Amino acid sequence: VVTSASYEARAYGCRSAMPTQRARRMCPEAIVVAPDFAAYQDVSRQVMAEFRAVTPMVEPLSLDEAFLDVGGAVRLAGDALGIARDVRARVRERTGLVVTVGVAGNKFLAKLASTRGKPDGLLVVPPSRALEFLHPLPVQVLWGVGEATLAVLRRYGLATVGELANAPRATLERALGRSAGARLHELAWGRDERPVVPDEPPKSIGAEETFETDIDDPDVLAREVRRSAARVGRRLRAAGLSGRTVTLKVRFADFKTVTRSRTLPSALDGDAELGRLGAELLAGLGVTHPVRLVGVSVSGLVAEGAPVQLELGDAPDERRAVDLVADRIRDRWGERALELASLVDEPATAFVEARDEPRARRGLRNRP
DNA sequence: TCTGGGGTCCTAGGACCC
DNA sequence: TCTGGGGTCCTAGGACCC
Repeated sequence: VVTSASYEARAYGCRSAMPTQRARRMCPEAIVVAPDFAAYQDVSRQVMAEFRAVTPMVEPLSLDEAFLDVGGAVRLAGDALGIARDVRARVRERTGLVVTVGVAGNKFLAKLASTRGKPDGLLVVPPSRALEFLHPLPVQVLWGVGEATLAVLRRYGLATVGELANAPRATLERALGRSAGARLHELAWGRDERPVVPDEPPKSIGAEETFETDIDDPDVLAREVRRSAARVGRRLRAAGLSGRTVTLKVRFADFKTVTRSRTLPSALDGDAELGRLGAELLAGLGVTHPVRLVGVSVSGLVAEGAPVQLELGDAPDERRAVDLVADRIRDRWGERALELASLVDEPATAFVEARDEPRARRGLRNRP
């Protein structure tokens, strides 16, 4: 699917999240480029560093967006408008990238201002003019209004933020649920009390994969689950985290998606353990239809150094030592430097290099 | 038209505890 | 034999965001 579309392509109707085939039909001259997330991550780190040079109160929202609370910086750095100009100049100078800044009295309005200021812009929405800015806009601009909520609001005849603001709160809460209804009503009046929180630890880490062709072989599926689990384990250890809840996600050919999870008494981060749990959850599903996607995610995260509940009779963890060595090898030589034979498509070929050392090869059997 | 991969937050029911 | 009111934790699903 399309991850992002240039403004030229958007003129033809191409949008992010759209199937690439469809985008190509809309704009046959489009140049389609495969994404390079590692590169984006590199640049993202540089941009975030420039933000942090302005204020430590930086809350990244995604790879390319962050909230900056400059309330404490104005005395030193001047007013918000000046800081915003400074941020734009800094990022442009250091990375060559153009950023859009929205300046407002809270997160919601600042984000909205930055959206309306794109591309390459700077939009200030002073508190005194917030409602004048906000109320004529369509309800879709509200944070949390997607396809489903939009359909509900349409049934109530609410098309603009102003109309929503003037609807009875009780009606909204009945239509959308207590929490969502109340929140939307607040946002419609430009009210948003959420603080900017820097350094929030992640709440879950997951990896999933959509197959090129659907899979119904249970052994192959189990292998793919273990492969996802190993990716998650690698990222958990890199972040110094482990988690108590393992969730398996399975999407069938008809796009129906189910999840199964298990919470353990103690947190884990080992490839093999995560993989075994994922495979058990998969077995419990008793999959009989072709599967389009599997994924493994770990939540209930705790930082390294947190107390660990040892199980009775726990032996020194050899598996963990193997994971850590594998991590070091991949850190140094790249992610593809080392692969578990049991996760390779054609395990027989994995041992071609080891053929000259039959004894060593025998020693490796059934060991990680 | 045919739907990626990474996440967060919310809801609702049930088990369980005091 | 039928039963309160408060709470936490777990599970599954869904909406939403970039």
